[in-house]
Amino acid sequence: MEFTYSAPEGFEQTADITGRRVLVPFCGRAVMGIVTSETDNPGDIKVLPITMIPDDEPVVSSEMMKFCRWISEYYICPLGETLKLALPSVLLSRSEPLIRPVSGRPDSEIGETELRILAFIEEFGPLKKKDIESAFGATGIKALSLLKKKGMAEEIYKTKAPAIARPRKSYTGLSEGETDKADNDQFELNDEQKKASDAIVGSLNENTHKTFLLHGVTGSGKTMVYITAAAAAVERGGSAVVMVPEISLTPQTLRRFRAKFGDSVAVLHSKMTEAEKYDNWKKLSDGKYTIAVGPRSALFAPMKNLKLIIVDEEHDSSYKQTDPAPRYSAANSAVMRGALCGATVVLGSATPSAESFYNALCKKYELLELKKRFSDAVLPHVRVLKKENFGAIFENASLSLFGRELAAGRKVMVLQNRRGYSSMLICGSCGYTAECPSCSVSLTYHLSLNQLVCHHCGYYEKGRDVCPKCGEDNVKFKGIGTEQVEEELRMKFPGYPVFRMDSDSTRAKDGHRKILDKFGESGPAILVGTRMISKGLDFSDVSVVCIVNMDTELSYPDFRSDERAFQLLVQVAGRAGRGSIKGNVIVQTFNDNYPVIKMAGAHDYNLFMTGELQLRELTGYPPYSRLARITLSSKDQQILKRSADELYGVLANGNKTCVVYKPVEKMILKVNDTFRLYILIKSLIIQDRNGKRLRDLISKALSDYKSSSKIKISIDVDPVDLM
DNA sequence: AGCACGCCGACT
DNA sequence: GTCGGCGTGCTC
Repeated sequence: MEFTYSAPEGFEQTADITGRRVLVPFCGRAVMGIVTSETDNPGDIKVLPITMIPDDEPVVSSEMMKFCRWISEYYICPLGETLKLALPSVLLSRSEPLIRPVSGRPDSEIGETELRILAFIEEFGPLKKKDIESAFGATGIKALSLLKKKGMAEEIYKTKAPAIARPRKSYTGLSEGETDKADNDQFELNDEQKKASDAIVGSLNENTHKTFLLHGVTGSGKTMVYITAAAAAVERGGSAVVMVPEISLTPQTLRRFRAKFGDSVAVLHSKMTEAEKYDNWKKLSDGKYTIAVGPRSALFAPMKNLKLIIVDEEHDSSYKQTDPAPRYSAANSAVMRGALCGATVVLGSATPSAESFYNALCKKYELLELKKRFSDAVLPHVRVLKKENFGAIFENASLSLFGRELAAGRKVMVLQNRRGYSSMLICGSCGYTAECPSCSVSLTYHLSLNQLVCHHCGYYEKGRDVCPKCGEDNVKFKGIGTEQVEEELRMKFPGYPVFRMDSDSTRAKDGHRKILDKFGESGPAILVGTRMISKGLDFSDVSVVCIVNMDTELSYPDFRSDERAFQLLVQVAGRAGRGSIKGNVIVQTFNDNYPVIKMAGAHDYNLFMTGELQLRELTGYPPYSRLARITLSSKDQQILKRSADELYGVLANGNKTCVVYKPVEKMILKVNDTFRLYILIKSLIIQDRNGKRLRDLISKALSDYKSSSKIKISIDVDPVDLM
């Protein structure tokens, strides 16, 4: 929220008060805020003066402020929530206030306890509140607030001195400055790569904003183009932001940036401590780092003279923040940050999103293509296997291929996009299945824990051998998870190490790195995992990739389901045959005629996406329309339904351009004892090019409509799924 | 952080 | 029907 305060006494107006930190009185306490704008006309409100301005310069540059404002307006969220992304949290906290007696205080009538407290802080002060509490207990606190009310004691504030981070071995397995010698031998770009990087460098020379879509098949060497472009930006006195979907899954990419740029690379990731975050922020602000590599939050890195933003794997849905607000897409927003500071933006992917491909067709982005794999590697051969052996996890043809390749000293990767052992336990006698008491989902059985676990709220109970309803000893497993695939592979291939990578096995510190290092060092081995194994991994001796069940990827009730399935198949297939050996991909499915599988198997992105866009145009889905979703949630299902209907009425009456859909239940209606409904709003791109009508409708409806306090409302502009 | 407000359960 | 606890919203 934005509130208005007056300048502190004796403050001399300078040009750069906007973006500076200020300590202000707020509801009887001191709160740290950021100046968002200046005004001569505060309106009809009581304006208090700012208590203190701790710094000499802004912590948010005017460029960053503009960018944050854009995010807040576009994604309909308070500016403060967005500014939090741009600053390390220590800058928004203040140290605990110290209490001291007011000099020249009025001589009011006070009780005995108050007198004793006053004498205590006179002698030992200034003191923290908890010092008084430990000496006098709760009565001391009561007496203290009376003293404050009477103007006899006051609080003084100092800003928190941010801790300086100690250097430590980093999460990504590289210490500060450590580089990978093997990647340090200077690569040479092939013709396609050279053409692409020349175009990007050309734009850097122009010094104006431009966006490129770098469409390069898996293993085509996009990272080399990124590095060449980043080097050019740095040579021209600028800096670069390199965004990756998930830092722990791109150790190889990171190593290559470190090899090239050494100590000038700041690596940002979510497991950093607050002190490390501050350290990075400070060094970036001071221009001590010229390259920032990180996930979506890296988009808010306070770069000096930002010239280049790279978004690797731009199609990846983890660029979209789903909770909390702002529910922004870092990939789309990167283009806006680039536009606001005149930087070149490169969106790279083997499987660009429909939106980006459309923007390239419309010439909003310039398309650059890498059609060949680097150093003559060929794209893997994809074989679609119709499932015939219903009782088994793997078809015989899959198993014999694994066996052959392992014997030849190669590695195998197996994708099963569900964790746990079995997604459901069913009693074979009475049909009972265990459901989560707080969510409308069945519990997943985890063998390693012998627990039934809810993947939505974290509820768990002990696994049972007998049915709790009928008492029969006849429990059946339905739905295969990674643990079961792991067990099956251990049984079928004794003597070869089998590793499992999913959010359970990687939860421990450095979990990803440990598993990937072991798999990399192991010679012939098998890695089974959820979709996290499809991202970025680069092992030259993986010759087989197998998707256990492609049908689960195609069954989502969402307009992007085919796009997602295509991306997943191509990305995971891309892990095979990256070196000198030929890669093989096996896709197990019940429906081997499904067009998406065929097109992905043929590596024919253009054919798939051209058809997909025609379908989207016909059905009026993005990129031919804009979508926003308003989600209402409540523990009270009746009030929820009523509120959603009322809000629907306000939205439907308030407009002519947009299509407002009636409230529907989320696919999982109840999570954590909270029911969820959503209202989808759509406007066609030809009527609402920049989405302003859509956002205006929502903003107006939400300010007109006052919901019950039992209802939570959240807004998602450009939602990634409709489930 | 601390107070106002409204909803819901308990009790006369 | 009224009292009061508690959860939630609001504060410049």
